[in-house]
Amino acid sequence: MDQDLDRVRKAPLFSGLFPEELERLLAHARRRSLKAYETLFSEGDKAAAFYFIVEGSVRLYRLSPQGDEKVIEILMAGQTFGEAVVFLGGHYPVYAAALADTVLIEIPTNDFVRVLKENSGMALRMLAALSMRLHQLINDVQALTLETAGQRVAGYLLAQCPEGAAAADIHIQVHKNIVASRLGVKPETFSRVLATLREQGLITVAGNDIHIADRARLARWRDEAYAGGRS
Amino acid sequence: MDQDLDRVRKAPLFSGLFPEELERLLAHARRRSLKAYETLFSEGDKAAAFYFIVEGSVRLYRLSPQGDEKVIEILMAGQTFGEAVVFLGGHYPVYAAALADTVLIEIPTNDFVRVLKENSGMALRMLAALSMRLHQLINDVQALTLETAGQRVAGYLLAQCPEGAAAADIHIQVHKNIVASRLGVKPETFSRVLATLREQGLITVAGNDIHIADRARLARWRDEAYAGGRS
DNA sequence: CGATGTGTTGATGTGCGTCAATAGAAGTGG
DNA sequence: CCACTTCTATTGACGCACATCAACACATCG
Repeated sequence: MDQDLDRVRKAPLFSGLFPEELERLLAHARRRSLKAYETLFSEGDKAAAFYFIVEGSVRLYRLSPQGDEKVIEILMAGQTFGEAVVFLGGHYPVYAAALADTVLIEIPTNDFVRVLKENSGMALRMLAALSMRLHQLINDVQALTLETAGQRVAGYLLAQCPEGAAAADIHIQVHKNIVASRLGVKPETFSRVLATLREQGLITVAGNDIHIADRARLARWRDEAYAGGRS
Repeated sequence: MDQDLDRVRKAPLFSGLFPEELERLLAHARRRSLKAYETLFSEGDKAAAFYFIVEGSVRLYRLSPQGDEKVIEILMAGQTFGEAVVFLGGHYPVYAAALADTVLIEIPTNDFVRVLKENSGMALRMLAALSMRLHQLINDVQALTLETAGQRVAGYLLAQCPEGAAAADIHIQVHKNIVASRLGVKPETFSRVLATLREQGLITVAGNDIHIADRARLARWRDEAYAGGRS
């Protein structure tokens, strides 16, 4: 538990807190374990806490009335989620479920708000964090309306590999159908796009390990509004 | 100018500020006028200010490399925009342009941040405002991936009319192609959906004035995942 | 080693975008 | 105030990107 809390302290959102503030923030924090696929909360649930991922991964998603699912975000160890809702009348706007066996730190919103009120630096960092999510969602909206399925998949691959290198190996840490949903594509289409990229020599695929031969070429392919049908 | 500033004071975001804080916030505020279609800022521009709309309306949008446009948000008098960017390294993530002749109050981010640092209530209200935008964007993402064009248009109409009444008259205050882009649909499709709704007796259309006969029936129509092709 | 679930690939369907023609509204200038 | 231009909106014909439906390969696990 103590070493878990140490990880919380290292989260960017909480850096810059005085020790006594951190103390108060984590005073009533609880450690929680989830088995793979276990649901943490549902859309509409009363939100009394937000979460820090110690290990494992979580997906946030929405459901249509027909039961179709859209993954809004995939979160990995070290990230926080649910903070935004603190300020929204206290109801989660999404579902949250573990993608693998997962360990979380659950932090009550009360303590969080109390710290925010007295530490304006923390509030500003929080605003910055929310702004980044906002920006990310704007990117998603643009991608969903202005880009083809192929472009979104290519963009995802490019986003996964580090900036500098010309080539890169990336490893998809969750099931492909989760990634597909995140990108707003059906699993079949996701698979087909990868096949096309493979045929064109842009990537090689071995299970969840994907090797990108040439980032620049892949980026060029994406920018050509190429659809994804082979021919 | 003074009566313009009075309107700023009444914005929900700024209510609850002490007079001297408001004073500081608006110390270097400028009044700006835009002609219809004039661009206020572009994506990537350095952001040194955010805006309050005194009168008129503004659209925030993105452009694809091919020049296709997606309207992210339509803003009317009384609303603010560009606040989020203050915390994002200072570059606007969208374009902003006037939809009609428009009057704005331009508030430097410096003054804003200074007030935020010293008024935690203000910071919390700001967090709440950002959270609402976040929530709205999540709704947009869900709608774009899980709903048909017809459902999005119907949802838009339903969102435009007041809660209580069974019937309602709404007036589209901007060009229909702007609304269409906001909804992630082509103008032709938007027009066709309205035509279908008209044929089914759900609405009557006269230019930009739309009468909704029965909100409940329209909501039912939307929930039936009906596509929009007349059969 | 059968059972269950994920991923791939093929055949087919369709929602909506594209292209095009026309009607109507709005703005411009003499 | 009326011709003329320009732009938005509507409607039709057509095409395509992607979803859907279906069969199969493959991995994981009890």
